[in-house]
Amino acid sequence: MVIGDAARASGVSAKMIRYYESIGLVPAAIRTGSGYRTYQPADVETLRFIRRARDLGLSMERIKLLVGLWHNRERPSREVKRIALEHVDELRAKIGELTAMCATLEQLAATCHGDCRPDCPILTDLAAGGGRALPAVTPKVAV
Amino acid sequence: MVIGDAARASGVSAKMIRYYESIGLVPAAIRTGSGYRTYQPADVETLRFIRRARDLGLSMERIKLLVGLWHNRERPSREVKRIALEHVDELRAKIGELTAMCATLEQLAATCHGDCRPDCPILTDLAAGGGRALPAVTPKVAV
DNA sequence: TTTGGTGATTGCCATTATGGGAAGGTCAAG
DNA sequence: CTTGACCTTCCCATAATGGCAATCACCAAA
Repeated sequence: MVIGDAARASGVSAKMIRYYESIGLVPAAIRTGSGYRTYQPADVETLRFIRRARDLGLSMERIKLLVGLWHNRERPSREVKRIALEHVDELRAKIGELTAMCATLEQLAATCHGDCRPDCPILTDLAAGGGRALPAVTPKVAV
Repeated sequence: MVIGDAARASGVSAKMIRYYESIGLVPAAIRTGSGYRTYQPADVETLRFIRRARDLGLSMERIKLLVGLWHNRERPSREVKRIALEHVDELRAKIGELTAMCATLEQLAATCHGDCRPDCPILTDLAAGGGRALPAVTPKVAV
């Protein structure tokens, strides 16, 4: 199989397969005499694994660890579980942040007439700080 | 005020203030003879507005629109509300995605022993596709 | 007045994971 | 042999932010 076949079979784009190779997430594919990458069914399995892990929102770094554990028969499942739960923690934190943002915006929007007049509690809140004083130190929360 | 003062007063880093200027989110600051940017209290107000909007997760693009509406006395509050609700929709969609990921991972992790043995339902699921089959034949139609 | 320290300026690089596109080589079918 | 589909590498772009480096500006103390 060449890269396009592997892409179709795995659900990972050819572009991404090359990228995963470049960052060492998958081993360098064997090349034909003319330089084409070739893939075996086992490689496609790995790519599918990666794709499913991505679908669960795992970072490349964690996926790299998981692929390593997957290929290691001596693995302690403890390690796998730890990685999964770390990710769960991050997901929960993120969900909490987004939920708070959402609640604030919903509340503000609910009190906005939404007509042709300029008065708008949303803008008023953004301009005034909505009661919550500006923290002296900026909380850096990546979204 | 020079940029550092504006940064401290607004909670937006100097770096970001320059960035916002470069993308046209705030007008180019007036410079001193030696090239230092100078800021008035009104500029700091705008920066605070932007920072609060960022805290609510709004994109630069939407913030640009909101700042424009904020400075426009003829604005229809309908526009402001629409922008806010669009963002709410996106937040909800994102929260839904993350929640689904989180639920799946929690469920898998719950059934993993997490000991020194290699058996792990998390890996098994990632390897097998966890019930949800990957479309057997990848549609060649671009999305 | 010279020196030191703090801060401003620009510019480049890195992040995450992914897509787009160009320029050129390969291959199989017609 | 041509054509079209596909592969290769390399560069660029994303969103928003941080970091670093070289250079310059300013203020105050010695």
